[in-house]
Amino acid sequence: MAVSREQIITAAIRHLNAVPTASMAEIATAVGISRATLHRHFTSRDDLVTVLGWRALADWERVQQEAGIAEAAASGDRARLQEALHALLHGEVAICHEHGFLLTENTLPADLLRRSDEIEDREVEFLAACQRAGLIRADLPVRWVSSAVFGLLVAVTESVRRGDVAQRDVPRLFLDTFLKGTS
Amino acid sequence: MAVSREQIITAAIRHLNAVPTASMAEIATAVGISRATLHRHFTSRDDLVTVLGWRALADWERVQQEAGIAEAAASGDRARLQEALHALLHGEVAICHEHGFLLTENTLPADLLRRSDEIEDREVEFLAACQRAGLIRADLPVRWVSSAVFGLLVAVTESVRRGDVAQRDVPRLFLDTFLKGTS
DNA sequence: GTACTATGAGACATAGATGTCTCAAATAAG
DNA sequence: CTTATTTGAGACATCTATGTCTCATAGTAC
Repeated sequence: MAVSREQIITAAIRHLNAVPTASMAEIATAVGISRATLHRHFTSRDDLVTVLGWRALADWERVQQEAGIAEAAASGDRARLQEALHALLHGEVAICHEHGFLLTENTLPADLLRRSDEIEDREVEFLAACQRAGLIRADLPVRWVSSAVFGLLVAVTESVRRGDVAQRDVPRLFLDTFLKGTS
Repeated sequence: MAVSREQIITAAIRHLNAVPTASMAEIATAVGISRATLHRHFTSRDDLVTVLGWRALADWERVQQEAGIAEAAASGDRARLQEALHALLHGEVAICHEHGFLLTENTLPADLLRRSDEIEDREVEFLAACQRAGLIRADLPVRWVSSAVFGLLVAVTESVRRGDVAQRDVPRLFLDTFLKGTS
């Protein structure tokens, strides 16, 4: 009856997204293991949540790297920036449903929060490069643009959760709304 | 040393937005009263949160009414719809910082949730009328549009909390991004 | 088959939050 | 000033969640 650590993490993420305040007992039930076993994998609830937080950051960073945002920003090449922007936004849509519960966690360690800021700063730098290249309007504060991405990712997560939109339409709607608006 | 119920509500909202999981003891301290006094005003934490929830819905509904969205939708008049849309979005920006903590509450009563859906449906109907009038693109699912409003309001709340944007710029940025996008 | 490892169930102790209540002190009202 | 009301502090009981641990059972490896 061995459940791998990876399976535990996956099920925990799913459950915590549905019930961000879930107890270890509840998470264990959702995973299909006993609470004692869950505790054998993670020393505490804080430990579990921290592990999931680092997982989220790793995913986010991977999306940035696969999109090649640092290289595109360094190149300043418009076509390259456009390609990287699309890849970035598509990648973020693909992972955004996994990390919503972390927004309400009060106990994330300082080094994790620091790391999160660093990764976000990278994205902000990239968005600024997109502004310079004319891909994104330069009259919007770049950090507002970053927040708008985040907000629309929240909208994506919510819409999918409620079944308002089909999963396959999500990337298009997200990009379209972000880039062109609703009017 | 009398603190009014309204002052308690205001301070509780502020604190819960900063710390959604705050205990009654913590909220009482934030308000500047004893926990016993807080309990004299609200029979339980659930009672307090429910009262705040109904407050949020009342605010939301008031914004809708002051914007005249039902009348504008019934009229079908484009100019009227446009005016109501702007009033609605401005109104929602003005109140959005107050209600974020409710997103993570697991114990809201069914009738409150039902009421919330009704108020949201009203807004969705209005947005659909805006689509018919050509104010909002008809190629986007109307419920996605509603989610996008919500997501950008989350972005507003977050940007203001972090000091990324000036409070006075917020309505413009929000409307601009929602209507015209970022490119 | 045996030996080893992992697991679940349950017990235990602790901490924190909750709701209730009492009583002395503070405040408000007349 | 006196009287009435409100408040804060603290005690109490209860509950839930947490982390730790034991032991019998189940599962795995050889």
